[in-house]
Amino acid sequence: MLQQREKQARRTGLPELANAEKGKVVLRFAPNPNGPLSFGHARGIIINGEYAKEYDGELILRFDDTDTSKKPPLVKAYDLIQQEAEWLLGFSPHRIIIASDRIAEYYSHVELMLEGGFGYVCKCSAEQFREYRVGMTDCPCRSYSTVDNLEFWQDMLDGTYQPGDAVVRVRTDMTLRNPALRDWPALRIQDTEANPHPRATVGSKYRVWPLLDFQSAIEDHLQGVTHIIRGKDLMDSTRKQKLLYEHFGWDYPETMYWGRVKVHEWGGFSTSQMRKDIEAGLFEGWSDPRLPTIASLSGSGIQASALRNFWTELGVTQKDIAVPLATLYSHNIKIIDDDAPRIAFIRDPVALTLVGVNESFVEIPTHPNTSNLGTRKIDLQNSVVFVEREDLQHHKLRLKEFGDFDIKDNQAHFVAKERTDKRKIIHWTSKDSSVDASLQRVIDGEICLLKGKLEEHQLPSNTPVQIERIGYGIIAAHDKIIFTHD
RNA sequence: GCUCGUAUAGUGUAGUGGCCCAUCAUAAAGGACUCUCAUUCCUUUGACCCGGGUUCAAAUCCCGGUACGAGCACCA
Repeated sequence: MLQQREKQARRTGLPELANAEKGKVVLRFAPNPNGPLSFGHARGIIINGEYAKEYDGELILRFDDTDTSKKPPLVKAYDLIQQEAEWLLGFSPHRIIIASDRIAEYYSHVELMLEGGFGYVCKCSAEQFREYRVGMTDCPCRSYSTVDNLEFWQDMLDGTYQPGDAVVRVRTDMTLRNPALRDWPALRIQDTEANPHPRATVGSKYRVWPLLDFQSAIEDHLQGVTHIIRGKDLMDSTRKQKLLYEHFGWDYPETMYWGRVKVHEWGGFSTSQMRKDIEAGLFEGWSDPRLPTIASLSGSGIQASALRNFWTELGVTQKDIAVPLATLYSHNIKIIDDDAPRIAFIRDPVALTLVGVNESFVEIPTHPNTSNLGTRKIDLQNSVVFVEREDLQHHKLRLKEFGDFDIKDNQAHFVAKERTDKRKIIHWTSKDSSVDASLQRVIDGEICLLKGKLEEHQLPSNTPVQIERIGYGIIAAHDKIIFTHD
């Protein structure tokens, strides 16, 4: 007992998984493909993915596309989500599951449940059942025989019942303290004639569809999921599913939860709402830079690894949090700055004629801290340079990496190559080495295109750059830069 | 209403009874470096929700408040 404990090092990265054996961990991320991935989804993908990586386990990407009317899937979202998941993770999910391809499996488990007597077909209305639930009294349908239940089940399948007429419930206990757990619904009927499933191979093939708690529970078991990490809004879902697992005699996976996340700058983010707004023409599409989607983030220069660092740093606490985007930006800068070429963009450009300059060009470093990126050559054949109008408040200026100049009547009179005083250092470019270009930036909820002169470059699209004295951005085209952040 | 959960600096986060007058990051302020209002580096400011209890010892355990959030959907 005299031994002194070493000062415990600060834990970094994600906390350990309970009961996890390296190589035998199976995790999953299960979005509804009613739109591409949002910033919030990234947490699910990244946390589960990082654990899969850390434990040499597997990550399943599962499409929970079982609602055809309230949150109908978007056909193109299946592919988009796969691409976005791969981009975020840096690897492809090990398995892809689509719930709507698995209906037969779910049906066979319904039959097991009905035969085992731990499920029943309930023909009460939702309102009626709510009264039973609140009153902690058994619903009359609870006492049907197995034979009856199997017959009613067939009636659900063959169209005898309409949506709302019958559901399959898991028999738990109507006196459970937690009302959410009392004989919870497992499957319901949807009118897939009026609202066919958007996937052509599914369409109107099924009328009876599982609800999340049932579908997810069965699928997790079939896939051998060992750990479920999800939002704490699904805590009661876990409790419901555990009751079902007990009926089947299965072991429930280990679970972890995270709390609600808000971003100061965005507020909440609902895929359904975004979809409405896009369809209403409020936004240009899922990659609109004002939207909190993965498409928007990646399109405006946020790196996947920045998102990974961001979410793993937040970890898996159950606290509801509000985070500023500054934290994400700081991660992004750490990733891109060392390799980001410097480039000049002159807003509100004013042309100045050089006086007293003999050189036909100047060569300046592409990155101030490393020579690996080489130099850029600025042509001066025409002796005309561009500077920002705002900088002309001063009449003694230093053109960065070029020389000191005195400004008079739109002429820049050469003073010296070396610094002669403390005059302001500004970025600039030349007429010969620049093009008319624009800088796309979101300002007060508007997408703005700032016109200006962009230094000539041969950088491919999507290259992260540092726009001198302005901030960071990515190359969108030869004559366009998309602003990322300060 | 019933049920469940969470509460550490401005914002996040570490901490599972003595290493803690509490970690790290970010933000803010100041400074160094720098031919960018960038990067890097240094310094400073700043927190255990409240009240009881257990204990030699509590951010850590217990009880009670309070605040916030979630579930009680034939959504996911």
